[in-house]
Amino acid sequence: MAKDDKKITPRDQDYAQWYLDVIREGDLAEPAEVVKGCMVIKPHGYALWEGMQGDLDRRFKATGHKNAYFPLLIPQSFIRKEAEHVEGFAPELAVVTHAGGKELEEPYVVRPTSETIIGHFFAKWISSYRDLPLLINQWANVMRWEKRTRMFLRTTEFLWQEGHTAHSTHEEAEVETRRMLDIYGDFAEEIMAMPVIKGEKTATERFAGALSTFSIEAFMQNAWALQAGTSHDLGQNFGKAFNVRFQNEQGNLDYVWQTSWGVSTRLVGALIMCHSDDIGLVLPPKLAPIHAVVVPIFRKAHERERVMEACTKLREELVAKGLTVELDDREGIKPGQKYYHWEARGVPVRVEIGPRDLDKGQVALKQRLEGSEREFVPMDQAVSRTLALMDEIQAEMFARALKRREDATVTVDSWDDFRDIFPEGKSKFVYAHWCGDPEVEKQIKEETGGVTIRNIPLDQPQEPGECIRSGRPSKQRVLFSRAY
RNA sequence: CGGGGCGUAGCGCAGCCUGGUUAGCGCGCCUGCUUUGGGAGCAGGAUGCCGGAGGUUCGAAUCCUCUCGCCCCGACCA
Repeated sequence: MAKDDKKITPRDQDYAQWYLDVIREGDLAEPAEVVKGCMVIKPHGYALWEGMQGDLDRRFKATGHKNAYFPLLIPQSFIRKEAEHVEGFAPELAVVTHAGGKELEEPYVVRPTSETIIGHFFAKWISSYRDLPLLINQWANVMRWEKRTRMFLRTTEFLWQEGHTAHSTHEEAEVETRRMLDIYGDFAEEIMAMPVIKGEKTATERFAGALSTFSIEAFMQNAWALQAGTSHDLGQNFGKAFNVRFQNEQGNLDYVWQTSWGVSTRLVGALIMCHSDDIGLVLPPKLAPIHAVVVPIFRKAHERERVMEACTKLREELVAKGLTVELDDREGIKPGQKYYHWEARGVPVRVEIGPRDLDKGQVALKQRLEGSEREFVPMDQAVSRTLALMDEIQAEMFARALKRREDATVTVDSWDDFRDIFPEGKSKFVYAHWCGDPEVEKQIKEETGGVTIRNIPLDQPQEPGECIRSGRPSKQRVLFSRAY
């Protein structure tokens, strides 16, 4: 195939098309075609989600949470019990009105999130302060009839986990809200190699029915932000709506303080847009379903024999060390094509073994990272070097992602400068002062064609200043960006 | 939901305006031989309810109506 026949549109040419190309060539997913706004997650893509699930699940359990499962269908009346919650979700509900050949007396909604039905059961399960805290997590699918969908980032049906906890004091619920935010932040940075900014959402962007909402915001390569995880302090709103009461140590009845928190298959989209390049997917070793691929190279039959023997042996040694390794022994395909095949799928390390290498007692190792060169290592160090590369690549991916973000992060103090950063579709991470008025926030969004406050970063110094738009006093800078 | 674009082979597309034999091209796929250190070559071959349903017509991928879905830009959101 000619060079100009590239299957992946370069990022700087058309970022949205690049994203779709990477998903297709990476064999991650495809549109469901026959079901609006839904997608089929293919094995390679689903493996990424499984990797995320596995690590997060361990972290949840290590902090005392237990998994449970609640029904997919929720009585419509439940959604209505919490005023803001209805208002927030009503437009995007899918409703089941018929079942068993009859019209239902009360329709069910397909869960958009489970606060309400879990609230109902919490009310049954909780009666004493001794029942608290109650720390529940659910791995599930949910459905939100969004106006516009994008693969992984916003599909009608998506997979997620939703944590739901009940506490006897607000303080304890606040600690829980922040603890889970930290877990999300650690996971994103340690496992996904994706730096994030933790902060509190403004009232405008708050979860429907929450007292406060926190998020981790990730930087995508087009300098847009992506909300990658949220944690909500629900106060007593759902406790009151579902009458979840407990008797405290003094014998008085009180409503529980609840939290909820979640991440979704959107993280797969985040992973793609954070790291991948014009060749295709780039995966951090800690999530890569395949850590290394061994590509044999030979011409003659006798070469084939000794090359395959060496490849098989190395593969076995790597597998014994806990890596998942593919040996690409497909016949009739040239090595170059195999390289592209595995690069598009994001395999972190490629091992090449040919007759010349065997003669020299070496193997060739190639990292998936952009700009990396082949390195030749002695055969007896192939395993240790490959293992070491896993850690090196993981760290390098984080470092590069962080650098990309920092290179696109600015502090701005004048409205003119601010506007200049955001011409049509352009973006950066901008730290600027904001007076706290939702009207001003809305005004900024309208005047810039979509720039929003991503969050109020937690680790920002309290530094007084003047609002970028209104000029009124501000306590600290907030993070502005275009966002998915 | 508003604006724009698009559904033709597994993928990417041409053909449609101006209706007319058997619907094409590239890649991929199958067979054989030659190949294999960055997307191999030659020869043969398979694959299409032209997104779906109506209509106009002697005749529809092509014209008309409706519908389903996808993509992009907005408003809504994980």
